[in-house]
Amino acid sequence: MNVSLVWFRDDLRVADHPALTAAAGDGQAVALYVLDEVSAGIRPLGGAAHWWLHHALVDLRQELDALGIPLLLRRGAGLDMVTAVATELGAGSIRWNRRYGGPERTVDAEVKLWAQEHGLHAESHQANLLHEPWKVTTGAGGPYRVFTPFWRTVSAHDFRAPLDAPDPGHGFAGELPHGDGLQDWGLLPHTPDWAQGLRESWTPTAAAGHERLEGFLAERVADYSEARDRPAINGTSGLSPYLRWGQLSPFQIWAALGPRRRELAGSNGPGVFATELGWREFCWHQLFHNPELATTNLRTQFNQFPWRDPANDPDAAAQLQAWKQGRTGIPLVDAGLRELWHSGAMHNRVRMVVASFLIKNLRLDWRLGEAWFWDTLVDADAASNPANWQWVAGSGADASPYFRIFNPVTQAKKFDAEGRYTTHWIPELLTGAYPEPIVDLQETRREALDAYASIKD
DNA sequence: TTTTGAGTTGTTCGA
DNA sequence: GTCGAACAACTCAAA
Repeated sequence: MNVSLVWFRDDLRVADHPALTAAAGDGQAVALYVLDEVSAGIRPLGGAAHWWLHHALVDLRQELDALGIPLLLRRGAGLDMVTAVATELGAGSIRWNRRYGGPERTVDAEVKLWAQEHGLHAESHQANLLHEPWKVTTGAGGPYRVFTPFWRTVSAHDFRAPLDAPDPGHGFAGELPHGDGLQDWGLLPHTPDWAQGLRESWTPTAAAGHERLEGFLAERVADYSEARDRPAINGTSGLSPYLRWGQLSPFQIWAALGPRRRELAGSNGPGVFATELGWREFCWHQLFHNPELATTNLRTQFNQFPWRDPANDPDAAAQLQAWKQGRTGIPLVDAGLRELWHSGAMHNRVRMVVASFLIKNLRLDWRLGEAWFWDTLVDADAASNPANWQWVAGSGADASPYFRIFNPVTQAKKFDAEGRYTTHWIPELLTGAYPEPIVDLQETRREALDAYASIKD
């Protein structure tokens, strides 16, 4: 009887999991999750991500238990852990769903090489992107750099139907190698326990993700194209963390969206929402072709941009701190950053506003904001987070023109006219104890335009 | 090879 | 209050 080791990564689900389905077909399956924050180039997870991961693993273990498949946990370098467990288990094959970051692909290639050298079958499967990044090129043969033609090409394809979870009865019943205890990983915060807001805001299980998807499709997707811009109402899908951790797959969402998912006419809700899946694909496309996306400007003229430096400029350092803590004196900006700190998420439109404020009004490097989001968001992934920060900065693919500078006061008037969102997160707006703005919006806007003009050519 | 049309999410100013 | 133009050219994708 062949025993297959299924290496789980950012795909913490049992349905539409091609590696798990194939392993069940092989004979007997054992699941392994490796918390790898030490392999070369791998980015350690942020605090909010650790919180979500802990609960997602508890949930995954329950779902696998129902199939009779054991889940082992190991912490360390992916190559060392996977090869050790495969050896101890006497596995005949190792299977996983593909990932697309540079350091991660290096690790996976090393595991595949080790398997070949040791006579094991090793196979990767497509699960987390609708379309493999290397399979789509422009007419000239290169990667797309503009979203619209990218999505026009990709979305014209037919994507496979999502898979059901495998039938029970394919779990490995022999003696298992040892695994770590999840509690011993210390992923949950204590002293202080800052996760109260996360617990109030999220149920980090696959079942909750499916419920959220069903509720969104039944009640809200029709109004999505308008409602998603208003932060005080429940107009967005709220599915991003479930996609981030793979508790939902893009194939499941694509299938559930139904036949109008390719239509954009008349601000069709399913079509507009499908383009958000398209942006996720486009971000991973960018990361695949630019592994340094989180650290390097895609447009190299931005290497000369005159950022203010918190390390040498006390005013800049204080303003960065005020931004993180939601005390800039700009209500929409502060509301967004307080929402982030409380809930581990931020409304999509407000993300653009706070990013524009950091980059353009405070003239602080987009990488500083990207790092804060990486640490505090439950949905930050290695592609979408840096790609979107570069988009706001103007340094990235399909970047917004440099003169497009959000005015957070104007944005609040347009999208939160009654101030419901801002007063929810900033109650002192009503008592008058709220601080003055830390910068003048008009003056810093002009300075940003000058700074952008200075790097032309 | 050259040409052409287009490019997520904005703001301000002046008529 | 409302509307259109200016903002600045450049890069990209495809014909």
